Amino acid sequence: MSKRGTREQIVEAADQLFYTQGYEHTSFADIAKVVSISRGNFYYHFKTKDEILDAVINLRLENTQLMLDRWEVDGETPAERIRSFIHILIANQDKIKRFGCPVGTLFSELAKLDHCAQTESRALFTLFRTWLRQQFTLLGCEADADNLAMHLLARSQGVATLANAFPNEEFLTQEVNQMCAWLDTCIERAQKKSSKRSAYSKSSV
Amino acid sequence: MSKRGTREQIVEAADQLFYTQGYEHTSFADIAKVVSISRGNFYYHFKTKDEILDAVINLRLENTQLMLDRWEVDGETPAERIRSFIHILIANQDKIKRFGCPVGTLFSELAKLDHCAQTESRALFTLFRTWLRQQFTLLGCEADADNLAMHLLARSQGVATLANAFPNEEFLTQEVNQMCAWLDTCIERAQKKSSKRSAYSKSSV
DNA sequence: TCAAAAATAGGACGTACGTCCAAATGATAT
DNA sequence: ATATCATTTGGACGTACGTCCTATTTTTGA
Repeated sequence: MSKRGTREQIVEAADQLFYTQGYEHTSFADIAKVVSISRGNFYYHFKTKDEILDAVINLRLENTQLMLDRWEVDGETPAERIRSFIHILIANQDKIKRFGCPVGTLFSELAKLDHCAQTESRALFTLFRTWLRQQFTLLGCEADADNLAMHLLARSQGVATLANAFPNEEFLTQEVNQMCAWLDTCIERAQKKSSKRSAYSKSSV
Repeated sequence: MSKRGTREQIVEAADQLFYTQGYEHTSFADIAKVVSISRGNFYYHFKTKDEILDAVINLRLENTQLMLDRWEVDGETPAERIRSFIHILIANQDKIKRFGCPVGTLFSELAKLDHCAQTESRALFTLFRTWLRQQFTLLGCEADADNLAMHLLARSQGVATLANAFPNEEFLTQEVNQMCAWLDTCIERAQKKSSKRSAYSKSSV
């Protein structure tokens, strides 16, 4: 192992390049240049380009899971955790305005290439979806937790796409605020429902 | 001119292939095969691949404008016209589930390629945006017509992206219904405001 | 210290692509 | 009928890419 592992460096460089340039448009030479290794060395670590893509997707899955776990620890309430999700748009807005959402744009590209890694790429969406669904369930929206999760995912995707198309506007911030406001209405609805339920069983706190 | 013009056939074939396979992943040979012409003939009509992309974007701009004009004629109220926009998601759902939104995915790809035609590709978004803004203005939402237009555009984009990722679900239909419901609240708000205004000036009808 | 294994370098090979061209064919007008 | 122009053909050219191989260097372990 050299400095931090050549393989890791390759995957991380590929991760960035796939995001900023697209999968197909990124060549072995591009990645090799970033990592400062020969093109041949590449073949020692990865037999095909598809293998790199697999590794990149797995890296993203791991990192995403870590991020979700962190939110789980840091956020005291499910609402706060969902807000963490919404605020990635703010935190990553510079990159999003330049390259869109890494999850959505990768999936779109693979869908057009009819690439076999589509399934794994979709898993990135599913990771967020499942996590959000759980948060909405904890919030008291069991009934349509999955719908709410998909709705929020879709909103984020749309905002990322349009922020990419119109980067020089305050659109992104406005939409984030609207999503937070929407979340608040979800919370209210859930609280009403739960207080109604508890009125039938026990007295509320 | 042969049957319907070779040039037109090329542009239409390229239009479809750019949508279903992506711009970069579509080769001259792919297009030539569809139109049944030699690869050389290509060069007679278009010097470079970029020229074809330009022609394709212009074709899409024309067709989009035609569609908007048709909605303008067919829809009696601005609300009805905006609903026409929302319902493209239903009308084109098969293709959207397989290839995403043609506007959004093309722009995403060109953004990653850092392609000079980004600007023209963005014009497709702008066409919808301006038209929607006008409809919201007619609806009585002058103040934030542009924000509402962008919001609806973003929602559509997000729905298209997620419908592409999860095609085997009734998600798309549900979201379309929600968008229509959201539109209804916009209408209500506009009517309240206008009735309040008319109370100050004249008696209402 | 030295043999075995891991890692790296650099280049070869075939293919596909965008580009370009010269020749052939088809259409048009006098 | 023939000269002129538009259209089409098939292939050449250079480049870039993914893939693959062998030789060399570096690391490892007994």
